[in-house]
Amino acid sequence: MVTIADVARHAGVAASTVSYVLSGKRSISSDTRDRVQEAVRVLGYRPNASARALASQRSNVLALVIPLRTGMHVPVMMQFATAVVTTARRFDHDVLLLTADEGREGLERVAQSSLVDALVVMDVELHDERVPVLRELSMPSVLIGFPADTDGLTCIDLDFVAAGERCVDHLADLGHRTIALLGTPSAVYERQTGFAQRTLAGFTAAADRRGVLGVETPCEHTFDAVLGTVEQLLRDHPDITGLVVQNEPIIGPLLDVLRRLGRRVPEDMSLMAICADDVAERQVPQLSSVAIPADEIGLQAVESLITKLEGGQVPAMTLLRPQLTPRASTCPAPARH
Amino acid sequence: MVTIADVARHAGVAASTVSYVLSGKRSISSDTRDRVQEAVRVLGYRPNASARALASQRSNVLALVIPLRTGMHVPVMMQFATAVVTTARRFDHDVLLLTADEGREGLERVAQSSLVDALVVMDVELHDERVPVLRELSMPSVLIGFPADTDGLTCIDLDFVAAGERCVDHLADLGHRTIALLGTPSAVYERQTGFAQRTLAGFTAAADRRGVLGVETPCEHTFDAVLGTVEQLLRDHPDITGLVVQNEPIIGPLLDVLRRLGRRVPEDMSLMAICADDVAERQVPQLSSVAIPADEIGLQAVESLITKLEGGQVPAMTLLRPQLTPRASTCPAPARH
DNA sequence: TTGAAAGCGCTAACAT
DNA sequence: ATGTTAGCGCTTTCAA
Repeated sequence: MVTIADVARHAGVAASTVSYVLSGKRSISSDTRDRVQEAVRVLGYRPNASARALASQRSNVLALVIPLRTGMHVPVMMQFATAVVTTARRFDHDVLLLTADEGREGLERVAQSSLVDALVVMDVELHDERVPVLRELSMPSVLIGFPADTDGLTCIDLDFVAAGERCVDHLADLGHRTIALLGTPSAVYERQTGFAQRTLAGFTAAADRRGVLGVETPCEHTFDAVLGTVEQLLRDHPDITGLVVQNEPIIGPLLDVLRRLGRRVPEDMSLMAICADDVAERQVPQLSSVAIPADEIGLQAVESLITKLEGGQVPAMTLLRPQLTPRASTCPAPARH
Repeated sequence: MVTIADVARHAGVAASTVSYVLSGKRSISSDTRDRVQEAVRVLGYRPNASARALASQRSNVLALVIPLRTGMHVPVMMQFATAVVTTARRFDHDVLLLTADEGREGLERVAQSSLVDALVVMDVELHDERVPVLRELSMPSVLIGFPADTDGLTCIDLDFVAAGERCVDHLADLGHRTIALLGTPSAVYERQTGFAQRTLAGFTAAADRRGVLGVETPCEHTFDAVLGTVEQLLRDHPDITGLVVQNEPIIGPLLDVLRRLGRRVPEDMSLMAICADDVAERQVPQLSSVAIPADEIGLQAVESLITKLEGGQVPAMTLLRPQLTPRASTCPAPARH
């Protein structure tokens, strides 16, 4: 193994000088810098991460806590994770992967052992057992999602209330008077995961405000569940002409079910999705949608964390404005009988 | 921060004794052990990961390199990742997440800086630029997938050749004489990712052996691509009564397309999938399938790595036997006209 | 069965 | 502008 002492010897300088050349934390004559950099190159020197972390009290590693639970949509999570890793690397940090089932103990372990410098926690529930741990940890963290009590936390997420509202407004603008929200599996609501509830709140509020009838129902991921749920919905509310779906994996089956039931999209039934843009664009017809900007959220989460690590201030709450893209799946409501 | 010295003082022993109690590397009187453990508990001591890594030359961290490329099926990757993290934790290791686009340099960085002790590399291509790096690294690694030259490597994967064969055998046993393989997007073949080619090899070999006509085609992920591909296939080979699909995201659209084209599954068209069991079971009808045992592969990969780290021997090549489960989507071939 | 002490490779205060 | 040196917190040899 090549150490900093080897480099120092090769360049004819002190080890500290090598360190300073590498960190740029003090000015170095260009002659010295060149010799050191040449030595680094020739010897193939890489600073030892543990030694550096021990001496500097910084591991340059962020923890990413990802959920592995029922009802979560995997591709969106991967998009988050990718954005987090990519952004972390831009700031010369690495990412340690924790699964949510490590729970409180997992957070305490990586934080208290100084394995990581900061934490990104995904899929936060309204009453999340990990939130008190994060408060006590005295280590920077960013939550993706909002718990009930956000005191002392930094949270970032799509503004799902606004997302729900915008879907309703879009459909109401098109003249739809009865619309339904086809939501996540009931387990997600029961877990009190904020995003599902917040979308529902926005949906309901906007329906009230616009004077349209808004009904909502959870929906499981199987084809039969989709079929049963939609049939039930149309039986209870035959006037439904607009559907909002916040449940990525059922989008395909849902289109299929509507076809089977003889409802053309969009002529008989306008359909909006809250999902990643590429998913919306891949469907036939392409779906009008509110995008889930996983890349942007992951990026902002890491940027906030880095700012905090450098002693800077970041907004406690960041709600990203939803972006609605009308596509082929929504059109003016059919004339009423 | 609580250090080992604090614990030693509290317990009235030397720091080294605390270390030995924690590691179990030498025998300790039960009296001493109790006092130390009590002190650890009372003070809430956690060993500092960097200090431990620096002194012991072991970070207890594994790198997991995941692909982020076109044509990869995300849920399967997440299943791998989850299995790797879960298994790593069982052996008291953590997992650092690297994206494949860090390439050679990324591997060298984490290995040469001693950030990690070993590497799990997913989605290996036949001629992968990272393979020579792994050979030179003198750090244990396990590849998930097989490159062309496996010399000096440890590789593990599903036996996709056998998977392709088993699908053909199952359909041939049912009397099908013309069958098609609906494969991954062409980008995956062009990248020479082993698994797609190996399935194809098994498919072709078994078709020859069984004297059935086996045709194959790649297929992109959009609905239109599926429709176009299947239409073309049926135009070129009207006698096809059996379909094998190795392309998880198109399974839903494919069922839909077959329905549109008036081909009932399984009465007119038997359908087999190479995919995770839960995906096969979620379809209507449930699909006969060869499972991709991501959990098992991830688990074995980590177990091999741990064995290597402890100086043990592991098999260079591990091919997991495919498991075929007949379900509702395959039945005897219709009588020929 | 336990303790003392020498590092592990680096950073950063303190000197010059 | 650069060098000297004292740690960072732990593991492990060497001694007893």
